Amino acid sequence: MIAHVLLPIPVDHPFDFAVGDDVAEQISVGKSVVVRFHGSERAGVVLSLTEDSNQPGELEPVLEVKPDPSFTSSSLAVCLDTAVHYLSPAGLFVNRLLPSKASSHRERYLRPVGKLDEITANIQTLSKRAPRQAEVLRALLARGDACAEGTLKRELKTSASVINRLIDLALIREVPVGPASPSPALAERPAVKAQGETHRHMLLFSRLRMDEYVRAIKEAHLNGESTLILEPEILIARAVLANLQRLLTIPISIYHSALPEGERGRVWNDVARGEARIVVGTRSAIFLPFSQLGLVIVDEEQDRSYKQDEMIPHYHARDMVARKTDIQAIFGSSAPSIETFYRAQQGEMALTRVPIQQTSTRIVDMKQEKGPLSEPLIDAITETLSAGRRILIGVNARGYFQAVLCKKCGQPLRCPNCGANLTYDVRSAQLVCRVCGTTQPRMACPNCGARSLRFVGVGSERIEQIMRERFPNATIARIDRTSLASKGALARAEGAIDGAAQIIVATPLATKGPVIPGLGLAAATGLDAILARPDFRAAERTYQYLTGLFGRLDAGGATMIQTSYPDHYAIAAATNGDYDLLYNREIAERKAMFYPPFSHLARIIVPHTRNSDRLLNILNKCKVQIIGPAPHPRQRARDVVLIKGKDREAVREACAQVSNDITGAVEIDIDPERL
DNA sequence: AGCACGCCGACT
DNA sequence: GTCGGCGTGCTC
Repeated sequence: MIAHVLLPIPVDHPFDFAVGDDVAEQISVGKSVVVRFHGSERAGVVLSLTEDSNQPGELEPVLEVKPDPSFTSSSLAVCLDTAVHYLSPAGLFVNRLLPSKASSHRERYLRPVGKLDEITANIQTLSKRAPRQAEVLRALLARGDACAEGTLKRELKTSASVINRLIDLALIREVPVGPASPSPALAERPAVKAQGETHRHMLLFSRLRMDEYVRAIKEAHLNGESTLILEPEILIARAVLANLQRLLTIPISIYHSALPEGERGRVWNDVARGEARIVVGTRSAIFLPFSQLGLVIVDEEQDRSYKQDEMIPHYHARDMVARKTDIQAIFGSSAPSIETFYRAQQGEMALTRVPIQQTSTRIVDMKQEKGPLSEPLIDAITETLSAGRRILIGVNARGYFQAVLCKKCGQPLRCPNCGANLTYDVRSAQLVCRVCGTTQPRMACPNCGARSLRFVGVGSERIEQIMRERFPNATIARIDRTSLASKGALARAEGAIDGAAQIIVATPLATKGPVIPGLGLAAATGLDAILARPDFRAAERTYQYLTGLFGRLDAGGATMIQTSYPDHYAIAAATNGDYDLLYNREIAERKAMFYPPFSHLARIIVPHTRNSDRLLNILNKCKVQIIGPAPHPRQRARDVVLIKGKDREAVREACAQVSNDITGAVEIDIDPERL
């Protein structure tokens, strides 16, 4: 027998290996295997098994079939289809998605021991000498069902030692949670809305969506089907998990790329075995090997985090769900993407729309102000603090200063290594390149030789510093990408959102998500950078940014915007909750300019101008419109070409031609979310 | 992705 | 004369 194995290299085709009698028992399609390749041992995924090989000569043997996690043949097929569409090499696509190992440690589910009166008596006894234990017991009793250890720890902010002590005392015990399958009678019941239902997909255009999600999850669960809930960010996924655990008594798992490898593998296996039936996750959870998936919820469907474009494999999780027309899907948003709303308008999916009430917004014209924080904003913060409420300040980027200009000639200082514009880090007093990561001391302007610099564009760290100076007695927290880097940082960020901070300075990562308790002021400070972005979606992004930021307000909060474009229609639309104003302008422009939803796009980046000619020769033979080539905005010696086609196949075909005919580092981003 | 092979510039 | 740069090509 021959195994055709996809190896973790940027190659589309599989490599053949001989299956010996020692491994023939365990091997099957989708399994992870170890082979000798290029002199060293590598893990790969079995694509197919055949009797013979076209490969001449002796084949290397399959050395080992790894224990699970593995792909099911259908989840492998999904990967391969997606790899083809986004032109990502199949080898990298499958190998980077499959967790390499699974830890055996499983979440324990706990329940109190004994009858109701015994438990209440136990709580009484414990409450004096061991209040933490009593608290855990009370929480378990209140749930009336088995509860995950992790959930208990998170909600009560308690440690394993308290729980272990209760187990030792035999006051609580671990209970097995098998497949949470409903009774066979229910499982065989025909789908509730199978008849007369014209749309399996729906856009839920509403600010409060959780009730509808819970209703749909319960319904799928009663039908014996699993649910996947996608969220754009890890922080939001974790918050939504906690909300769902309060509202449902069914075990829920979480899956995202920041989980430890072994834990990701464990959840993968639980899903494959049908034991994990409700999963909250970020985009990569779309590849989990569900067997009875009945419902997918794509929350905050407009969020561009659903597109993975910085790393291979490239894919767009929301679009993948949109193409799965055989299962029920809910796309939820309080500011839908123009593309999705258009599809709903065209009748391609159902639309449920709940009008969004907007509180009145103070707009500060920054042309009249000096410094990154206006006086009206400072006043509003002072007022909110004295009212005992909390403040969320949205900034558009992390770091200190986003650009460094020469004071004399005005030229931005560029990285000598890659040509990107440099940023300035105050703490190390160094110039930092965000593109290639190099740092260097302050330097003279290479253009005119002047030594004095002007710092422009304000990042989250600079805003945080100004806040500390202006409000020395307030507790202030900053949340940006670095907040996800470690468990400690994540816990601090969540603590800040939950109430530990009076002022939260946040990059777009944390300006969206569920309501923040006690939030009395939400202010946008870095809006101009979003509004002025050279992207046809700039106005849409502005609207979505503001709607997300304002959506975090607790009841009766105030909103504020600092901008140099106070009359922009995207701001007017967002502050009035007038989505139609935005939509009508955008859709007219996109029709006129042949942008999505009227066309499909791809963005191609080639190194050197000499390649651009060849690129244009190839593209000119294809049925696509070409924009560019233009120099790459951040990377030196690179050209960017945008292509537009009337259907996705035409665009994919053109891109496939390019990747076949041009050697060297060509980057192709199909359905780009950033330009 | 790695690693080898191969053809042109500055050095013990 | 070599050492070594990284451009193309292959790996079952």
